[in-house]
Amino acid sequence: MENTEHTALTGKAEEILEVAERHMRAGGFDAVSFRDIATEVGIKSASVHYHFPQKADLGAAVVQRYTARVIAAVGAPDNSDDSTKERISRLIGVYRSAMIDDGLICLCCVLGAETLDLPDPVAEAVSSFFALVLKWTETALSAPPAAGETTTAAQIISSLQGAMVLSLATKNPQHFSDTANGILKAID
Amino acid sequence: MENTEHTALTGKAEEILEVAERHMRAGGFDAVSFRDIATEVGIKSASVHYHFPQKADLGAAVVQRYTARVIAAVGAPDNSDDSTKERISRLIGVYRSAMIDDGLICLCCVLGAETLDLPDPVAEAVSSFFALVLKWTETALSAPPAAGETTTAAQIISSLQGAMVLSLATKNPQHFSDTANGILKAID
DNA sequence: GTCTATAATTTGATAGAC
DNA sequence: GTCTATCAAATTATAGAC
Repeated sequence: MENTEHTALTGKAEEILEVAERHMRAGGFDAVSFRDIATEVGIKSASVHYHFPQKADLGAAVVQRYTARVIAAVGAPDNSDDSTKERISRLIGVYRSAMIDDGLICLCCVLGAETLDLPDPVAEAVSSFFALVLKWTETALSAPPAAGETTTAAQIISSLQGAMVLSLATKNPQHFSDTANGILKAID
Repeated sequence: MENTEHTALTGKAEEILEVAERHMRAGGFDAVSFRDIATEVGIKSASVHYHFPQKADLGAAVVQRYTARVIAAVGAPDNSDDSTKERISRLIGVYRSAMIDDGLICLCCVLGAETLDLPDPVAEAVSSFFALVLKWTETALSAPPAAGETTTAAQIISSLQGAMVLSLATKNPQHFSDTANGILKAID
């Protein structure tokens, strides 16, 4: 059986998606080119087109792969073994380690900010990502429901996404920590 | 005296900046081209280069102009005539009307998300924007200081920036309203 | 300030051989 | 599945006339 870690590269298609994601998270959809990807992967740009005919296909695949990885990383939102606070801490941890380990912010934050210029299939994939993450967070907040819970899923996701942008742009990770602490403080 | 409204266009340079900002807010730094701007303004691309030799010059100028306009729009953060809540409401209102009127999110949110791929002068201008807005918000929160105030400037700015991305990507402005309400609820 | 003209490079994409 | 070869279009940028 192959390595099932998220760093596993079982084929060229997977390598392409990994390289494309890194560039998209750094500079947006237009920051990736077929030639750059091909060079990094060690093939030619025509071969990248074989796996993903149009750039929109590549973009949508990158987002879908990213979505599955994030959802897997945050785990079950309704496991009664952990408290609401533990679940939200896990969500925060996923984003924190992404920033620290890769030095990159959320893919769908970068792409979501340029939604108006995205090919439809990519914009739809980004929208689906947020719908899933919002649903996860709603469930995490409500099972079991905390006593005087007033924080909403939208508030938590908004805070985390914005905090990544703020920390990246000002080169100050403290803003992320500060925001994360505020989220946890408001729970329970 | 010329019209001093933010819609005033006193010269070609100003027109160029206005068109460039609109495109950058929709799709990021790479979404603007000298040719597209020139066509919209009614001149040729070489003439755009006369006003802004390099694309980095254009980008930095767009961000600086945007920064000045936002700071002017939110007004004084330390006017004792209004409460902390009124000042933060004004900040929220600036972003809300930008989304509703123009259908665009904050320029520095879009550019901040792609900081790693931005020319240095542009990245620095974006960083300065956030530094100024954070300072404004800190002042707005502390003069006069509310009794049990625990919300920080970073939390407020993060929430607002992220809420715009979330609302845009999901086409659901309710997420912005929800987040804005949460911010105001946490004050005083 | 704006133009014409053009250079140099990069881009997404395709056809067809192997 | 990858390659060579190629294309048409778009990009930033400059030189020099008006």
